[in-house]
Amino acid sequence: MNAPTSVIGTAAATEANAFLSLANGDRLDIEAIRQHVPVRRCKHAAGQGVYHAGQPFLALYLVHSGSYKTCELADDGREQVTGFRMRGSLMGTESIGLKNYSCDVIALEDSEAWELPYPAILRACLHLPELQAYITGALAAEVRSDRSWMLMLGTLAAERRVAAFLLDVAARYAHLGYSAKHFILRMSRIDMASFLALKHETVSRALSRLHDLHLISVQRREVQVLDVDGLRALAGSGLVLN
Amino acid sequence: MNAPTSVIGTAAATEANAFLSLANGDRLDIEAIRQHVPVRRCKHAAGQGVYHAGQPFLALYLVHSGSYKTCELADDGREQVTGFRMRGSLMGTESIGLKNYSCDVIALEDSEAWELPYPAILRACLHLPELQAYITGALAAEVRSDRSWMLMLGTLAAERRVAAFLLDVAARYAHLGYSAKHFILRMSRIDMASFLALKHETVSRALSRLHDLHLISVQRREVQVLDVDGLRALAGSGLVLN
DNA sequence: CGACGCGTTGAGCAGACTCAATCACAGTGG
DNA sequence: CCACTGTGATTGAGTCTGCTCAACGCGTCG
Repeated sequence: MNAPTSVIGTAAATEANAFLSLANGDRLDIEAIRQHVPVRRCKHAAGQGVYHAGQPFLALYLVHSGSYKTCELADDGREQVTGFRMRGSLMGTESIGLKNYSCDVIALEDSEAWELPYPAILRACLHLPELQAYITGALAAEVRSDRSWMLMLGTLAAERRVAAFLLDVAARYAHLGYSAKHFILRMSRIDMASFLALKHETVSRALSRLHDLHLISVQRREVQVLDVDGLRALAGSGLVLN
Repeated sequence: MNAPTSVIGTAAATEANAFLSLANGDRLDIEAIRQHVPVRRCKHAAGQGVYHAGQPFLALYLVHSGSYKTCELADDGREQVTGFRMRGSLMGTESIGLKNYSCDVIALEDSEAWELPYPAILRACLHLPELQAYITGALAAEVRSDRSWMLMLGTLAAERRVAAFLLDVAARYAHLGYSAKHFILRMSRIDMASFLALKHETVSRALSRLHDLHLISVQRREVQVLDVDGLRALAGSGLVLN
């Protein structure tokens, strides 16, 4: 009924069922879970928070459409974007075992996430052993992904970091069935810079440089990948997906 | 019979039972697990590997004594220390859901880890629901810890990173019952530098600087914390423990 | 004892940051 | 409809932190 499929990575198979996508490519259909867990669909406007650090931990959230960022923040006001989430990603798992959420999640655009109350999930795990395995696996994959970004941040110069980031975004779009060669970045330069541990001016310059090298074409948030191999050579290939 | 308790943080309550220490301070006694899981005690010489990326994922390892580092490595040879493990830490969880381990674990000194075969753990989870919860909680805590280091790496200058690192080490020693004011760093400057995304010369200079500021006293690997509050002020306080 | 690994320190350099100006675009209101 | 405004992105100039290269000291182990 809505969203005529636009050229480049917009709203996503909007009315298809959501799924839980695992690192190894497995997808756990949410319908099985829905039998045990009451799901509430939550819409978020761009900039709106899903949950904030300190709020009581009550539910996990499955991204259905749009995109989100997760932010870590320190007492003294320092702030860091630690990840970007797209359709199929389960948010809130990092707070399992705590009374309160440990980080912030904010919508980058108008988005929708499905709220899965945690107590109900725990009960459902008793009936659905694969759900328990799924959550454990998702957490492990998150650790691996974070560590592979730590490797990237610790070993690559600014320009290479940006290249690696673009390849990651491209791979994620491809995984969702969108073009890996032509897409719109959903986050601001500031968010990108924070995630990459750089300043936004540096990210901007790096993108311009990659453009000048004919590896990509970039205009504001629209990116076209012109030379994947060139990008890979810069980024040092390997990167674990979410 | 062995290890006369030395001045500063050596071998640890060597013959006491191991335990699984959780983020919230909970400790799960390993005796309960031992009834279901065959435990093999593995000694590792300094520099020896526990497991390597690519090897089949067969077991988790619980640090009993000594210390280990976890290393992420890229195809092109880039390498990054992603964490240091001490008594009570469960290693290998990041590889859950994979056929092969995703990273390397290497002993920093002569150490011992207890091998817990993963299939047996999975079976034990059916009898011990708190074990399942424990593993999930440990994974979530790992994610939070990694993210809090990402925050640190993304927002603090070299000297502040080193201060934050020392405070973390101190807190971990304190948590194990050792002195938080006087301890021996078990890792080389190179490993510290890799973890902190710096060069070893920079770490060395930072330590010397903290020494000159009378915040610490340092001679090679021996560290005394002289001014905790001063260090905290530099590091910006907050840091999530493992 | 000599060799090697590890740690410290110095000098010079460069990549990323800071500060600042300009441009592009979306949204608002006259 | 278009001027006005605010946010986000780009680009430039100059600075500084952390890196590179190199020398040297200390301690350990063969």
